Amino acid sequence: MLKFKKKDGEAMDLNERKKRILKSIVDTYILSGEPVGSKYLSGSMGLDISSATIRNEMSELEQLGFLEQPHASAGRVPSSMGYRMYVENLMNQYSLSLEEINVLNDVMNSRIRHLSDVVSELTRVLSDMTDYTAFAYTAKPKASTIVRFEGVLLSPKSFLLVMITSQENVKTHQIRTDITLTAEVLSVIIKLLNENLTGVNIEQISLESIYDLEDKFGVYRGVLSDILRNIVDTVKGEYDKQVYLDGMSNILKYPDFADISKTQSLISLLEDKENLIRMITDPSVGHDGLNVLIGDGMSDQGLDKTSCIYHKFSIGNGMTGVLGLIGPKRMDYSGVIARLEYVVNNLIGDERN
Amino acid sequence: MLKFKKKDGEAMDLNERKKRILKSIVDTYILSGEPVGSKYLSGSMGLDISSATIRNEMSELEQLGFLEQPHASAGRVPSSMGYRMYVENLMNQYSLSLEEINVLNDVMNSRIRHLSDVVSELTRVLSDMTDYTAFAYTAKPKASTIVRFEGVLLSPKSFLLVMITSQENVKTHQIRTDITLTAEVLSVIIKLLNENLTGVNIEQISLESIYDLEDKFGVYRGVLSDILRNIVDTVKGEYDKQVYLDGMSNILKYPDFADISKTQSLISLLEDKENLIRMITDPSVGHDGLNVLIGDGMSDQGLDKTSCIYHKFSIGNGMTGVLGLIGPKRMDYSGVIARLEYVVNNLIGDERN
DNA sequence: AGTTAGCACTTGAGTGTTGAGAGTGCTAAA
DNA sequence: TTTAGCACTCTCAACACTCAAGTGCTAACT
Repeated sequence: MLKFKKKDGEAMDLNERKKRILKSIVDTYILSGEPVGSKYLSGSMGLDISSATIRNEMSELEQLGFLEQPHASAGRVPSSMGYRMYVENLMNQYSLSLEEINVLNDVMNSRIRHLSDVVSELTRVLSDMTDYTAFAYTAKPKASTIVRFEGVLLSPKSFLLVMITSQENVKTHQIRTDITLTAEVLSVIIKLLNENLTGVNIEQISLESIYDLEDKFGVYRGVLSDILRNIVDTVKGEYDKQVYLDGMSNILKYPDFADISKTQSLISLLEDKENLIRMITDPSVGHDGLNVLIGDGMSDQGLDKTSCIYHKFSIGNGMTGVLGLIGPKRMDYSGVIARLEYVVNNLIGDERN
Repeated sequence: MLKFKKKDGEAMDLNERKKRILKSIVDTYILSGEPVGSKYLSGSMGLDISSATIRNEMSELEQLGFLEQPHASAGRVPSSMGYRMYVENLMNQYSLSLEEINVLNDVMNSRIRHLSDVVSELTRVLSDMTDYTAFAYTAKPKASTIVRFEGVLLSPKSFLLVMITSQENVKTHQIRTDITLTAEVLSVIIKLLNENLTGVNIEQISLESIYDLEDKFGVYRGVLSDILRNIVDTVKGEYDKQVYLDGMSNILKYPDFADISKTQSLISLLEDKENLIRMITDPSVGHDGLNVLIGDGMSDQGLDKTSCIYHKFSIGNGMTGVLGLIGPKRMDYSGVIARLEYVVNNLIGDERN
């Protein structure tokens, strides 16, 4: 079901007991945030093994790279590799509660016009539900050309420019004019637009062709610059991009982020939308579908204490996106993954714009 | 120039020296964040008075309520009242640098279509420029009725509904239909809309009148519910509200907010947009124009360590709004006020939507 | 061979204690 | 009215000390 890089081939041959111990350690550490000791484990696990045996096993698990010791007299803490093993092979699958399903369905089925609003609301709800910071990114391919122009007369000095794009999309904009408009004048302008500017790629519009256009428009040339600017806005760039971020304050809830200066740089990193887009869309990180980054891959900045679980998706109407959560390394992987998968699976069929 | 509640009538008769001392204390405390001692003052102030004299003056200033002592052997810190006195009467006026003016002008004069985008960009720039958290709120009166409907045929199964509202605004929406559309069919539908739904107040639409409408629409009744929903969206509610928030991570830069749990609740308070709107639009707090809240008025929540400087504005086209900054009580009042006033004064003439 | 009890060892966290430093208030002299 | 001087208060950093938690290792047990 989940795919991860299997760079720990030899790790798979952990015996049953080691697995159980590792799972217990990660489970309790996720809950408590404090290093887990052998004594506690021998008491809490269903299995009755003495603390001494557990110590031996733990020491081996540490040598294998699954555990770390903050300092000599502390308990053990999972390493990134330990978390990875846990996520891949050990953790229980979380089942969403009925209430959670209802909340998520409510958002996804709500009669909201735009899909991007649904995504925005989902980041809010997910961050709320998980107590982590949620982010989302959507990219909708822009039209490359305009297929047809229409105009609606609004007043003698303004009309609504309607641009029907190659993506079956419609963009409109109010245009004010210096000349006095009548239905006839407007239809001439629209006709001129349709004759000269449909199907044109933005790169094809040269200074020369603009002069040419101005000639053709004659007395109506006054509206041309405004219209051209709107065409460029509609057609320029490959994607309409959007970033959503919610629940930043959640990060501060975890003692893992008690170091305020590091946390400050983490938050300012997230807050910078340009930068967030760059990080999310970095092609060298992650593949389609569900990704789990555990501390790694982002160690250069303040992100080495964080994990990031995100799900790339693409929807019928051409929109692609990412929905994810950021939290401490000891985050509730199981719960987050279950909720993310539920949401994305139910989002894929969506036909909204 | 600035107006404040003058509940400190007697405070005005501070002698020149006391004023100078108070000003120096606030100035240095804003810079350093550490309690200011008499010795430092006697050395740093242009005036040469002995530390003992300053001590006497400080002790009186404390009795008058302008200063506070964190503990017996620490220096003095301005009280809220001290800050207020400082803002009202003592501080130097900050002049914006040419560079700052350029940056702000760039944003305000940029060829951005919507005014709300300008406001959004301004919060980003202001938080960046001041290193505090910036917020903004805009409210644009919605149309109360629709004056005219128009339609543009997009495909045999869809058309663009154009609604021209009582506010000289235009809203459009793509409507998909079950029936096959022709230019004639569409014009019939639009005609029906114009005959029955222009000028109607939303409250006037009863279940009964909807039945009536369905009768009138006959075979075209299928599109009616979708259209009605769009009308309601366009006309419902008094305002289109928007909240902007930027530079939250800046808060963490100040040692004043080292207490992570209090800061957490502060940030989550700001992050909750509903709540932020409520706070900003609370009619019992603040008046038109520039407001300076110093710790007070928001003591119930984690806001007692913060100050908030904001400027209400209303623009020619009916939009009203608020632009403000939140920071520690020892914030750079002079700089923030100067920048806010500059921005708002230049925004008022704006005619964009 | 694997497991476990026991014990020595390590370490961090918490607690007093102490001294230095900063700042004050007060007093007496200028 | 101002100021120098001094006693006093309080915080903070450093240090020593104890305590508890947890480990690793060894020897005995099954």
